Amino acid sequence: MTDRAGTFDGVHRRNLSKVLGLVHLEGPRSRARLTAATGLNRSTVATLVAELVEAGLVIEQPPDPTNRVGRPSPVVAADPSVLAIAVNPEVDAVTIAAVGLHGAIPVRERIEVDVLPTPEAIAELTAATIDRWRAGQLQGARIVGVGLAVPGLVRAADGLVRWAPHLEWSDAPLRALVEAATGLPVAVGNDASLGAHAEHLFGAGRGVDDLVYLNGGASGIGGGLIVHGRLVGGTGGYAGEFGQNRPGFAEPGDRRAGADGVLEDEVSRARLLDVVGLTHVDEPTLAAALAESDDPAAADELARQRRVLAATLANAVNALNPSLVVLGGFLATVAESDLDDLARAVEAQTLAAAFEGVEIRVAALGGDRLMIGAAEAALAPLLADPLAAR
Amino acid sequence: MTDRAGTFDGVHRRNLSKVLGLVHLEGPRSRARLTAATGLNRSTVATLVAELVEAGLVIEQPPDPTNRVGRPSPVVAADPSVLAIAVNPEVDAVTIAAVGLHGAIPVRERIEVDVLPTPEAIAELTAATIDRWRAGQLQGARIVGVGLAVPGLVRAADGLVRWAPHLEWSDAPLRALVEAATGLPVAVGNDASLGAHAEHLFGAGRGVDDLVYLNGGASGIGGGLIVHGRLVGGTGGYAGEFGQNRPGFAEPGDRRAGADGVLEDEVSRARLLDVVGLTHVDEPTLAAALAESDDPAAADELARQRRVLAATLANAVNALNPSLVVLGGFLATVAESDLDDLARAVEAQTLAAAFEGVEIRVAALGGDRLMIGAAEAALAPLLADPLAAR
DNA sequence: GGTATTTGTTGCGCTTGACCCCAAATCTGA
DNA sequence: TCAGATTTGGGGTCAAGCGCAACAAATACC
Repeated sequence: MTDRAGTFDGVHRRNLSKVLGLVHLEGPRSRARLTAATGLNRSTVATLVAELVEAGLVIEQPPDPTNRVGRPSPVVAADPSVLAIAVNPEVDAVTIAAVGLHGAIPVRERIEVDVLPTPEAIAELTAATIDRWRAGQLQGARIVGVGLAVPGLVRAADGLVRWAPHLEWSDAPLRALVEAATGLPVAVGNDASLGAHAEHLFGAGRGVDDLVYLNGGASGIGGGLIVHGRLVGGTGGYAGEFGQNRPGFAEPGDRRAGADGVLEDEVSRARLLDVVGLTHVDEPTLAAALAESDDPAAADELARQRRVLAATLANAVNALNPSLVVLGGFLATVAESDLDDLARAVEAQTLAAAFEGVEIRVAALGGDRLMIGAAEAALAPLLADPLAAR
Repeated sequence: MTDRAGTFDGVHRRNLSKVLGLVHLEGPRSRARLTAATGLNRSTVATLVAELVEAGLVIEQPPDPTNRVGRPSPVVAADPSVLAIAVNPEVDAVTIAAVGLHGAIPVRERIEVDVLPTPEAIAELTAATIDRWRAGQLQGARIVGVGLAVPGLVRAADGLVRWAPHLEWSDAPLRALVEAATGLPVAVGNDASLGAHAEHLFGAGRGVDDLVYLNGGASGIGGGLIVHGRLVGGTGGYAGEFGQNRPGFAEPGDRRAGADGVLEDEVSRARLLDVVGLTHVDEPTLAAALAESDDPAAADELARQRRVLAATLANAVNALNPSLVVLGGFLATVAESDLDDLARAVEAQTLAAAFEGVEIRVAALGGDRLMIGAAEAALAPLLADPLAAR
């Protein structure tokens, strides 16, 4: 057990991690503000920042012209050349992006594919794209790792994709493949879990320590939990599969559409598309079509899905007493069709006290969510121990 | 912000806490084993232990006669005179016990009451009992705090009992009342949550970092979650109220008994008592009566409750991917009526991967569970910072 | 009874963050 | 325009805590 936690070295590392984490999460900050935020001594922060500059992880900029008394404090920012590569393989396309330690996304490509991508193809595509970028847009960049957001079950221990039904992968050793192809450290995670992480750090769940995130995709419903400010993985890393839950129905009006009763069969994008007679449209188009539709069946189906969603959320709220529920993907459309109604339905099925502090919001990060989440997973080792991963 | 986390003092405190926590949780241990467990240096552990001895929290005993080569190492044990008081108010009785830092329960009393106890009565009863014990059995003891396990919703921030339906309390400032009456630091928690904590630390969930605990009481079903090795409180501290969840029914055979569909209406001790025609018996008697009954209605009701319980557990397993599910109270009776059937029913309603590592067990601590959980809550500040709370 | 092994003990040195004092940079007000 | 106030960085010093190494003690094995 090389758990150097209780030692001096451990303190130093944790402090480095804390400072780097602050500039990463909160953006550029003056040294004075870092001192205040960390509770450390000025001189300590000075040496920590110097060390991070030395390691090429942060840069110090001339002080901002702040209209305040006193000596201006230099601004510490994440070094823009430090990048992680984020990859999101989907059925019809693979999205690859470079995400900076400072949060920006300098390059992003969506590569359409004709056939279902294999894990091997993803590894090769990722490696080729990185090589191309390194020769072009990302010259001089320092790529610290690759993060992949996969629509399927990912074993946390070794980045094995146990089952990705839509990609038709099973037991694919994705992490090993991409590591071999790129020579970089690789993190693999479930897309919805990484989305939850991203919303927690930079989106609608910013600063919230206990939240439930549910995302509605074309294929089904996934989710993620933040408890005590940390993403919940569970034993194998499969936590968050709310789509497979069976919500209970409180009132006769809460009716089933199908036979099975699993959430993602009841609350589904396909049913919404059906009811307005569309196929293959993006989310805003679907939302607009639903909003403009005069067909009572459309409003009815939205209401039905809201109530089933509410039952699931109520179960989660009773069990976890979060302070926030975040809904992404088409669940945002369902929720926004009548946010008050959804909240009331959840409230009706929860203990009063448990619902008290709960807010229901839609996700904030949009299309960058998975890129940010995947990059965050790739950056995690660096942030946890800035000097070890140099 | 007096967050001394990144400082030397913080390291020292954390190390003290780690050592004290080890002898508390794992029992008496040689200094050699403590050094191995903490990863610290021999000399460091020596000074830490000396400091804890000085503070009167641990004692050093002559080495155990171990048949191994080398110099024998003195055994470090929790000081038996350090105690916490645990209190569990119920409808018909109040249980009070003194629980040692070393885990033993030197005194325990169950005080029957004729009328529903009020919060004020609990405070006075607790203070009077402590005084009596201090003059008698607990002479020379050092009582570091009081922990109360309450069958109701407890606001974590201030120990306010928001709602305890069976005691008919609402918004009772229990922590303040007991603190005023005893002059001791007081912790208040939900009984089921504290039970989950106890099972996690000393019972069926020992060493398991992710578990779901459900307890069936006379009045309803409560629960608690351990995630990342920590008890989940949620924002307000109300997490774990699985009894109010509405499980979904997967098959036509999974049928409702009542109208509402809340778990604790469907899966209830009263229904089990009904079916064997008993009232007011203890758990072993009920379990025996159910096992011996020839009435097919009894087996049927047990099977029905198992399936509803399975649906709830399946939802929890999908969402949290725990490695263990612990069932206490009459839920243990329901589960043990056919543990395999329960496990199969859960498996049928979960994702294969999420269920993979899941084990279902019954609780292990029996009647001491709530006393241990409440005492643990009272001891928490001492364990977290051994020298601050002297 | 000698040797190997394990562990407590002691003293030293290194690392690290706190503290102090001074210098620098800016605002304020006369 | 200039002095005072205010805030912050920088360098030196200090103290605290842990690791390390050498030595001593206690046990088992041969």
